[in-house]
Amino acid sequence: MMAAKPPQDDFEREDAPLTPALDVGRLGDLLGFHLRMAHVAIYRDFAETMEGLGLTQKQLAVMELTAGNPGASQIDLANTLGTDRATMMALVNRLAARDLIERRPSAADRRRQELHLTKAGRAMLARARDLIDAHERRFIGLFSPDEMDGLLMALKRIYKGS
Amino acid sequence: MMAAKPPQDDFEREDAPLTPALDVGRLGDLLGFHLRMAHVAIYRDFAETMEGLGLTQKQLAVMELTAGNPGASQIDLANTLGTDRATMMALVNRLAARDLIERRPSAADRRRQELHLTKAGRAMLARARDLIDAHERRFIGLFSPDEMDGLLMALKRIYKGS
DNA sequence: TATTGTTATACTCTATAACTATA
DNA sequence: TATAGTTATAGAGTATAACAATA
Repeated sequence: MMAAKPPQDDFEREDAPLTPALDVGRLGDLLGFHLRMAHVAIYRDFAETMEGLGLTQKQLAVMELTAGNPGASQIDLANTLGTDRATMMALVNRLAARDLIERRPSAADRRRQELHLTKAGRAMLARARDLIDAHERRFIGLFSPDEMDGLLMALKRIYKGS
Repeated sequence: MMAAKPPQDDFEREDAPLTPALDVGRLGDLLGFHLRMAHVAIYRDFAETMEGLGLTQKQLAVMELTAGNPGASQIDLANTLGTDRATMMALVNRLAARDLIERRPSAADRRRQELHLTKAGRAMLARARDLIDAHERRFIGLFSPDEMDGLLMALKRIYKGS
């Protein structure tokens, strides 16, 4: 899917960047800059981890939420993940086209489509969870339990508002 | 440009979500999930803050790096921001089309194009910095100085690797 | 041979607007 | 009138592949 990884038979020189990093100047003072860089680092590792399955962070989030809340609507998912209807529509379309998720018309409210994982979706999720465990450990291992608690608390405060 | 903000003359009901948030289940255990949610929250606020100027986080980062490292090449910027040549090319093209940045052929190495802010670019950056100060304070205000130090340290550790 | 810039291509994500059908 | 889903559209970002000019 993406993979910034070099060919395995090529020379590795991760420790010898050809071009020195520039002075980040004022960027270094911005919380948003460091948050973005950290997010990109984890996003990349996630993408490499999921290369074989072809799942993005957001697609996995949709699958986990559907697994944990069967029958939820697209709007429920959109609200929980902080996106909008149209974006969620596109996301669900891609997963549905791969037969990982399915829409079932609601009997109670015929405007709604209830979302459920397919059998293939549940199998995919199980495989993804195994890969994610290793991915998470690569980052969790950087911190002590107390540091990790503090980090998670801080991140939640940022997106929950206080 | 995007603006999740409702019309100002409309009723506000931020405190009354129509649809309750779903159970995030296993997602709640993932560092990457909370990092993504926090990043999206700040990204949104940044986008609203910059609505008048029409600058994204990444575009601002390119402008700040160019301001602090005049004559840097596109590859220098790409390496520093963790992206690739083609992506940076597209980014610089957009800024150049708006006359905020300009390419000047290098005398020493004629393959290179040195990047410089234009006069309009420097003026834009000055305006952006003022807006960003207020944006940053909205989030910095959520933390004590010690908490903020810990958060920044943790984020750097994630993307610098150790 | 390797690097820089470049173009072409394609997919994901994000967001707005407008439409349909339901409530 | 409001909501859920949908479609169309558009721009930004991301990544790969290939090419020309230059080192």
